[in-house]
Amino acid sequence: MSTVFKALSDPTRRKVLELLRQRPMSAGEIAAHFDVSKPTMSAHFAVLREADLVASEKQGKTVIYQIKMSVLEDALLGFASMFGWELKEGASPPPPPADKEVTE
Amino acid sequence: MSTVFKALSDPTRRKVLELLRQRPMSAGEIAAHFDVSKPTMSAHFAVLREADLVASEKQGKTVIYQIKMSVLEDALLGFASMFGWELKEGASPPPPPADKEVTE
DNA sequence: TCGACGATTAGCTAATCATCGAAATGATGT
DNA sequence: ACATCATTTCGATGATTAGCTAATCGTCGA
Repeated sequence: MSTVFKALSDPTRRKVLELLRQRPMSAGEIAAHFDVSKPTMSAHFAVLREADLVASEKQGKTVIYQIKMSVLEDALLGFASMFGWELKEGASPPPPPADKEVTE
Repeated sequence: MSTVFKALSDPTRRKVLELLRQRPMSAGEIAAHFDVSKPTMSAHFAVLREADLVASEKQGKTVIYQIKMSVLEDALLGFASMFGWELKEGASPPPPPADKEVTE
């Protein structure tokens, strides 16, 4: 749980997850959305992998990342339930996220 | 939002919030639940204050901390809504939390 | 005023983090 | 075999973090 929140404490990583909500993407495709070096992105991926928030699969020379929604949901739910909240499926289907800024 | 998740990424701080869910408490009363020095606890409080997750009020020589549920809720909700989730009032009223371990 | 008490600040160490450029790895195509 | 491309690993740097002890601040009661 700590590792999940730690992963979520960085705006770049939150936006990576937001991107992966649309569909699985290669490391390079994700990296193209950010203005940091590839090693830095790779490190962010490692943190997300460590938190088990993403799965990675090597396909030829690219690596495809995929979000693990259930892990994210369980962590959020596990914490929210401590405070008497439940996590409900939202009324609106997740809007196709246009390229957006992340809240600092 | 980053500051909130950062604050939540530490088990001690999560447990502090869990304690404060019962009722407002003094710094010392909270600290009594943990096996770290008071200065360390004070630093944790500072992080929680920085994230605006708690309010502090000086009463005589003690400082009373109070959780700011709405801030916690807004942060959680704000993030969850990116993934098509809503935060619902739980069916079960927050159980009087016995002294419990925090998930690492 | 003095001493005790609750809490924070100061000052330090060790560990972790985000970031980079350069180099290594691994797969593909010529 | 070789060049190329995608990604990760290595090594370094500066910033931040959690933790401690010792010192300080503010308040209360004797």
